[in-house]
Amino acid sequence: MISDGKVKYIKVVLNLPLNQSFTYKVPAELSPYIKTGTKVLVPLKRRVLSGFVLEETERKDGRRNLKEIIKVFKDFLPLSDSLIKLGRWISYYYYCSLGEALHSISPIQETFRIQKKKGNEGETLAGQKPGKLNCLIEKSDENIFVPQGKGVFLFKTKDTKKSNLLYLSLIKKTLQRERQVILIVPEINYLLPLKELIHSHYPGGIALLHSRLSSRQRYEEWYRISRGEVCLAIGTRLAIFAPFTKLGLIIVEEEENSAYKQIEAPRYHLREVAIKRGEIENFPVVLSTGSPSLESWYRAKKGVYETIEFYQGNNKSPYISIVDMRKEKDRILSSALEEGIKKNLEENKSTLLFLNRRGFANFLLCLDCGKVLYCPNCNISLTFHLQGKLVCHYCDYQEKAPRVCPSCKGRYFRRTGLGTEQLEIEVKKRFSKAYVRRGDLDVIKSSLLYKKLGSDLADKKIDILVGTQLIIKEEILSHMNLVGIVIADGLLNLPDFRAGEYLFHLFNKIRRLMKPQGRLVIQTYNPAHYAIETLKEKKDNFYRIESRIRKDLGYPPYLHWVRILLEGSVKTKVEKVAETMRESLEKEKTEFLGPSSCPFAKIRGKYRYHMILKNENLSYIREILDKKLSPLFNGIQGIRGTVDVDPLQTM
DNA sequence: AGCACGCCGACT
DNA sequence: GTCGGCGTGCTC
Repeated sequence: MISDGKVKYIKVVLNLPLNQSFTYKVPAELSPYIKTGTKVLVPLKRRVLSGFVLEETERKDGRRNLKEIIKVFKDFLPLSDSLIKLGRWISYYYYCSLGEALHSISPIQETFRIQKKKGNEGETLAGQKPGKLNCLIEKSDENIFVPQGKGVFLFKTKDTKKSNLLYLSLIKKTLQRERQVILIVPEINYLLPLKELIHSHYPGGIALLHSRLSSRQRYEEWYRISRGEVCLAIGTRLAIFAPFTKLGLIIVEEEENSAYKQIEAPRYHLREVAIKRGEIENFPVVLSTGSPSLESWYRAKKGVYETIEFYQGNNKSPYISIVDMRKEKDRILSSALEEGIKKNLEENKSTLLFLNRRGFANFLLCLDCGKVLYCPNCNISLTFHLQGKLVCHYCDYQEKAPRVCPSCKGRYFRRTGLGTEQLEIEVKKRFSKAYVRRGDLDVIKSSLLYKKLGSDLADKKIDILVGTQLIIKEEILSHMNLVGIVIADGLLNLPDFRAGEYLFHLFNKIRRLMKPQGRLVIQTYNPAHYAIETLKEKKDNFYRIESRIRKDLGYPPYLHWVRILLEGSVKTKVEKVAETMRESLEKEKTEFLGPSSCPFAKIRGKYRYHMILKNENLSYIREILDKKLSPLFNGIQGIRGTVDVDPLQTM
C-alpha cells in the first residue's frame, strides 16, 4: 500500500437528521480506499456510525484532534456520482438530510465474506451476453414500441399477461443494447412469479431485491450488481437504488400503487425517484398501469409523459352491478348478490366477498349510557373479536371484553359495524351447504397458509371466500366468477381526499384480475358517487371529475402539499407547539390547513396534530420550513416533528 | 437521533 | 444531603 505521506482528511455524512458533515482523519493504511461515495465506519461521541465520504478536505480549522475513521467497506465500489446526485435530490426534495438519503440508497450495514461460486461462474457471465439471450417471445414482439433516449412512458394495459410480455420484450431489447434493467413491483408477492417467468426466457442472472432479505443476502445481491455480474434486477421500492452503472431502463409495475410511498424518512415516492434517476442517467422510464394514478394521468394529459395504450385483442371484462343498499332493509347481502351466489354455487363456481374490516364488530356500544369502548393508547374504538377479545387494530392492544360497561355498569352492549368474522358466520348460516372460508390478517398469518388458500381454491375446496384487502391478489381473484363488495362506503368515507381514487383503483384491479366473464357486485349506500358510477363508464370520466375537484379545492397535483406531523405524549404541549406554528405561518403568504388534531388523534400513547402547507412552488414552502417552522418543532423536548412532502396519507 | 451536562424539586 | 426529572446543546 502506497501512502503519499500526507495525512488525509475527509468530510463524512451520517445517517442522522442533521444537515451537516463531520470531518475525520484517515489512517495511512486506509487512505488508498477512500473516494467520494465510499462507505466508512466512524466514531461519534460514544457511538460508532456508518457514513459516506463526501470529499477530501483540509484539516478543519480550529479543531485540534480529529478522530480517525474506524473502517472502510472495501468490497463495495463507492456510490457513483449519479447515485450521489440522486441522493442530493432526494434530500432536497423530500426534506431530509443527505446522510439519511444516501443511507437509504446503500443500506449495507455489515460486511460478509462473499463465497465464490465454484464452476458455474463462467456460465453466469456468459448468460448475460446478448448472443445467449433466449428469445421465446417473438410473435408480436417486433411491433412493441421500445422507448429510446429518455423520458417517461405511461404504458396502459388491462391484462397482466399482456403487460408481462411487454416487460420481457422491453428487457430483451434493452439487454441487447448492453444496458441494464431494473423492474420494480409494489409488493414482495409479485416477485417470485415474475422472476420465474423471466427466468424461463432469460437464462442470465437476475438479482432479487426486497426488504425481507437477510442482511447477508442483501449484501450479496448488492455485490453482484455493483460488480456487473448481473444485468437485471427485480424488486420492491428499494431496488430502485440498485448500483448498476450502465442502466438503460426502469420499469415500474402498477405505478398507481400507494405502497410506493415510503412512510419513514426519506419519505420518497418511488415513481418520482425512478423518473429522476432516468433523468440523471439518461434513460427512459416506463410506468405500467391498469388504471393510472391521477398524478400520472394529469402529466400524461399535459404531455409530460408519453402515453402508450395496449387495449387491443380480448377486451372482455366483468360486468359491474351497483346495488343501492338503502332499498335493501338492513340486510347484509342484497337480493342481487344473494341470487348471484346461489347461481354460482349451483354452477360450482367460486365467489369472493370483500369487506375491509377484520374482526366481528367495529365497536361495542353500551346500550345504557351510549359509550363506546376505546383503546387507551390510540383513542380508536376497539374491535370486537370472537372469543370475547377486544383488539385495537392500530397498536394491537388487547383486553377481555367486559361483562359490564366500565362507565355505567350497564350489562347490555350492541356490537356495531360489520366485520369479516361476523360476515363469515352470516354467510355460513345463509348458505349452509357451501364451503365458506375467511381470508384476513387474523387467519392468514404466514405465507404457507396463504399458499394453502390458493391451492384450496384451485382444488375447488372453497365456494365462498370472505376477506379483506389481503386477498386482493391475482392468484386468488383469478378463480373468482363473482366478487361482491359488501360495503363500498367503508372505503369511501375515510377522511382522505384520495379515498375516491383508492376505491376506483381497487375496484378496477379486482375487475382486471377476476374471471373476465364474471360479475362484480358493488353494494353501497351512495350509488351515485362519481368514483363508483364512473367504474361502469368508458373513457376518462373519473379522472375528469376528480381532477376538477382537486383543482377547485387546491389539492395535488394542482398544488403541492407538505404535511407537518407533531407527536408527543403531553397533549397540551403538542397543542402549544402547533399553535406557535400557526402564528408564525399566518405572517407568510401561503395557504395552509390546520393545525388540527389528526383523524387518528392518538396512536400508541402519542397525541397527534398536523398541518398542511399548500403551494404551487415547493421551494417557497421549503424556505418557510427552513427559516420559520423547523426551529419551532425541531429539538423541542417531548415533541417529534416530521415533514412529509407530497404525502399520500394524511391520517 | 442519542447522549451528557446541568439545574431545580422531593426523598431514602 | 443525593436521586432523578427534563431543558439545552453538541457530536468531527
